[in-house]
Amino acid sequence: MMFTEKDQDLGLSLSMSFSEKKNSSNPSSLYLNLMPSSDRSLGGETRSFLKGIDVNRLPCAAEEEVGVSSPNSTISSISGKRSERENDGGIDELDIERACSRGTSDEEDAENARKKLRLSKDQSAILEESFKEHNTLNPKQKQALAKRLGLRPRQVEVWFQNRRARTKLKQTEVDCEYLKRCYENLTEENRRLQKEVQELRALKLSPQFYMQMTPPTTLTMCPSCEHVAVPSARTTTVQLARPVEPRAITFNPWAASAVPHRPFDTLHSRS
DNA sequence: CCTTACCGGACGCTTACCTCA
DNA sequence: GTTGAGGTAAGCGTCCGGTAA
Repeated sequence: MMFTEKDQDLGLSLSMSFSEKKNSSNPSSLYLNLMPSSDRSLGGETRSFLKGIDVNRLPCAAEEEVGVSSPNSTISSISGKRSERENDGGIDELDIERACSRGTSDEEDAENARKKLRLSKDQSAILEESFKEHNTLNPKQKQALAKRLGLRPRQVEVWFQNRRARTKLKQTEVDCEYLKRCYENLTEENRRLQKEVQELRALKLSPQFYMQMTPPTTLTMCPSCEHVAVPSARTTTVQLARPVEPRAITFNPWAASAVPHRPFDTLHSRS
């Protein structure tokens, strides 16, 4: 949905709801929880003194048209209690005044109402500095910072929100890179081990290998299947409930790591 | 004590604007 | 001068915790 600057100047754009807007509540399946836990225990002593004021418009104008905010604006659900709170919180008239006359004339502001604000280097530096100290702001800090920077508290708030998002994005990228390296290392390790297994298997098949081994003196070959029989007491796998005759097993020193143990019964049942 | 409604803050997603190559 | 990509301020919807009735 597009609006011309004229439409926006008339204050129409922000009272429209975008029905085609996707539901953004779907949590990311790859959420890594990389951000410090947000401080939700902040007190509400100076709760949103600009509540209901459309920050994309001049605060002065917003004061005048306090009932015509966007559907999402909480001013639409204002209650008596709420009004009290706003009074208690004390809307800083001076701040609003400052915001109204910040650097430009009213006419210029009206023209640039929808122009995108570009923060100055100094402002950015101060915000960065502040972000390093706390990546979230309580209302008092927000207020103070806004005052210091000559911005509206909402702008400070938005900057912090976007800054947190950037941090998270960056951190996610770093973590992705790390996981990628881990994956590559593990793949390489796996390749190496597979190769080693192959070499050991090849070695096992060579006659010299058996020459070096002590002969299994207690083993007997099963005549039917050519498997080597061992006394049941010497094996770990023959823990059957009923006593069994010595059965034939495949004597494979590597079998333990290559294939799971099977009861002798199953081994012999194929004959 | 429990429930409910309301509010504010935070976040994710998105848009719109600006800058620069 | 035009254009596309990237950066970023800001809007909107939603969730969640705190609080008062």
